[in-house]
Amino acid sequence: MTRCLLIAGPTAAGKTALALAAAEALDGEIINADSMQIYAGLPLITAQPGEDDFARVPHHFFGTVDPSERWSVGHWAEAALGLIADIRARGHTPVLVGGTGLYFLALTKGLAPVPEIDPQSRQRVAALLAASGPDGLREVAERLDPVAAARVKPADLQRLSRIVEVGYATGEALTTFQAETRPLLGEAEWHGIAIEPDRQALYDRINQRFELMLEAGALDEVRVFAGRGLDPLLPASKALGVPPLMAHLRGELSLDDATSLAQRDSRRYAKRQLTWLRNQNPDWSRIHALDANVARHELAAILEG
RNA sequence: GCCCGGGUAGCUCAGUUGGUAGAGCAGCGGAUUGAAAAUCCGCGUGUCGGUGGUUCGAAUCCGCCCCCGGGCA
Repeated sequence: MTRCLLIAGPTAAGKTALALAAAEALDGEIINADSMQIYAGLPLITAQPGEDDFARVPHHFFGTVDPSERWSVGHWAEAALGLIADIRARGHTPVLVGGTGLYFLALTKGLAPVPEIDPQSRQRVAALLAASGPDGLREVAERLDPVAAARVKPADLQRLSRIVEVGYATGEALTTFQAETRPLLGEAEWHGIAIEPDRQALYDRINQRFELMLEAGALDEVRVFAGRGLDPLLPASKALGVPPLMAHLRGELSLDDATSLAQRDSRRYAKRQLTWLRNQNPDWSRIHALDANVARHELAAILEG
C-alpha cells in the first residue's frame, strides 16, 4: 500500500507548487487539506490551484462546497478518507496538501467520535449565551464537563460552546469522547512534510501575493460573494481578506487600508501556522526553501531518504 | 556658513520641577480535536544620536561633534 504524502505549511509558502511536483514524481493525486479552499466562489482570495494545475494532476476537493454551508473537520476527514481509499484503489499516491493543521491532526491522531450535533442543541447554546452571558455559559460547561472546562480559557466562547453543545446533544462529556480518539491513518501509512520558511521572506511574499490577488480580480470575486448576502459568521465569510474587502465595498475602508489589514491578518495567520507546525508536528520532515526550484530539490532528497 | 526645530522600541510619538523610560500600531511566544484562514492566552522587544562634563543620580542641565528637516545667506 502506498504511503500518503502530507504536505503542510503556512500560507503563501508554495504548497501548491510543491504538491504538484510531488504528485508528478509519485504518480499521485492531490487532495485539498485546507479549510477555506474547499469553498466555491473564492478561488482567488483563497489561493486555490488554477486550471493549469488541474490539467496536470488530478485534484480533489477544491472549490466543491457552497460557501453557504458550514463545513468542518469531521466532514473533511470523512471525505478525505474516502478519497484516499479511491486513489489507492487506482494504484496512485494520495498527496494531501493544505494549511489546516487540525485537518492533518484528525488523520494522524484521530478525531473524537462525537456524533453530529442536532440544530436544537446548537440553538440552546446560543440562547444560553444570549441569556446568561459568558459567565453563564462557563458555569454550564463546568457542570457538563469539568475536565474540559478547566482546560479552556474563560474567554474562549467557541470552545466553551462546544463543550455545552456536546453535553446537550449527547448527555455525555466531551472529554469522554476525546478519550476514545484513534488515528484514522496508521503511522506507517503516511509521511508528513512541513514547509518552514524564513519568516521575513514569507511575510514579504504574503504582502506581495495579496497585491497579485487584487490585480487578478479578487475584489470582483468578493463583490460577487458579498452579493449573496451570506451570514458573516459562516466560515467562508471569514476567509482571510474577505472581511476587509467587504468593508471596502461598503465604503468603510479605503482599498489601501483594506489591503494593509488583509496582509496583516495573513501574516498573523502564517505565524499561528508556524507555531502549530513547530509544536504539533516537530517530527515531520522539513523544507525551508521558498524558491520553488530549491524546494523541489529538498523534496526530492526527502522522498529518496 | 549662520539661525531655528528635531534625533527615545521596527514605525508614529509621549516623557511632568533630574530618580536608569511608556502608549498606539507593527512584532514575538504559546494553546489548539467537529467554526481551525476559527477561537483564545501571554510578552515592551530600548547603547533615550555620539562623546565629555555638572550631579549621590542625566532621556531630562551644560560643552563639543554627527545626522535629518525648515529658514537666512
